[in-house]
Amino acid sequence: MQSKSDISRAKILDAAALTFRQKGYAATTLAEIADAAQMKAGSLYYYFESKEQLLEEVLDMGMHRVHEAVAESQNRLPTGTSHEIRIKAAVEAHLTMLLKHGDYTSANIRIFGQVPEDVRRRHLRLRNAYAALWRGLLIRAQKAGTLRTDVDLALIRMLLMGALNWSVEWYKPGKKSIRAMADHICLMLFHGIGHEEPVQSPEDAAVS
Amino acid sequence: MQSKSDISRAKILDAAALTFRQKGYAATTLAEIADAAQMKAGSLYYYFESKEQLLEEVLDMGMHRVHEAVAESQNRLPTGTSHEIRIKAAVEAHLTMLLKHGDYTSANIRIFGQVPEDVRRRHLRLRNAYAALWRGLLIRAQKAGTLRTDVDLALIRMLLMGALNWSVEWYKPGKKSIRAMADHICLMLFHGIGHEEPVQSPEDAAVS
DNA sequence: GTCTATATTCAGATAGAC
DNA sequence: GTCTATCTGAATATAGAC
Repeated sequence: MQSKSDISRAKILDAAALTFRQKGYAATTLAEIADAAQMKAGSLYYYFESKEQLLEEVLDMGMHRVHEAVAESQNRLPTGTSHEIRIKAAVEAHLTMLLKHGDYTSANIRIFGQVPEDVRRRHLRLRNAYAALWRGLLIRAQKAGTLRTDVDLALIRMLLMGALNWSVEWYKPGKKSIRAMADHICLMLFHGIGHEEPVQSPEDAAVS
Repeated sequence: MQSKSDISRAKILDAAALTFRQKGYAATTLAEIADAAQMKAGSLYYYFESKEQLLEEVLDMGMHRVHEAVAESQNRLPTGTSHEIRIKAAVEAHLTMLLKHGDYTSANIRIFGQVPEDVRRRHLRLRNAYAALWRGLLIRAQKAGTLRTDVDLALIRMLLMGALNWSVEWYKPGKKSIRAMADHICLMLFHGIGHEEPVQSPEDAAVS
């Protein structure tokens, strides 16, 4: 059961995430956030001590949500699921949070690089935890023989995150489904898009 | 021959690119830019009408430089060079401009998403021209049979740009050479990092 | 050309009415 | 809880000295 207070607080956070994502942190004014939340600027201080605290909460929620979504995508899969399927599920969960449900996550991705130093430092804990989730996913796949042993997994992880995260800069909903994007990314990741060698189909790989 | 005026102007632009890249556009003050250029804030107005005009010039130079570097990387290659080698050269040129010589280009990449609407609109011309360069590169490779015909090249291009551009967020010089990064990216792009099928070595592919 | 000084505008934050 | 009114500091931009 949500009190009026909880509802207003949530509306402010939603408005802040939306506006931060669109205009960046520094360029966003409290009046704009208040506008989007159908309030006046002064009223925000009933809920938040400062603009910076509002920022911190948006950042943390964005990272928390994508972390949870990806973890959940793994827990849904039966034990014994192939690593290729697991990674594809993680990719799809990350993209979905970023592009579909995710003003918080996309705000986090877009503005993190330009946030005050102390805020960034405090937020790193959550970022590192999320990175560890992916690191584990890739290492397990490599150990199981799904991934080549001669690749730098840390680099691959950063490249993959880049390919995914950059989509906030260009993705327009409706043009391409998120599922199709995830498929394409995993095709490239696992098999490459060069056509020299005949490529084993994903189905065959999954049951092998 | 550079007049004193030219030198000061260049110093201001350098300082602006550096500071915009580090802190973002809105969060950067003219006093900080002036500081980095060893001047006082008021003096900037001898050279630039406004902060926004300074921004536009930094953005344009950043895009111009990376465009030129990638075009040049292609012109250096003899006709008949394989498309795999061509694309790798383009990747390396893009990364080099972004990570090594490129406060202007990296500033462009980092802040473009959070720049005032009118500035963004005016800048799109240059962005589109650069995108066309890559589009051509990939389409020619596909037509020549170097790339699979069943992939969405527009999507691949965005994923690739994402993997490259995101490196401004994490790359620390000295840890990994840019050449090695380009190699790894092209390995993933062309052959994938799954290890089901034996992968043809890049050398073989180049002369085939 | 660059400085200092300052006008002006505006955003973050606070106080108190309702 | 939310508003209006206001304080305060800071940042863009200008003016004029040197």
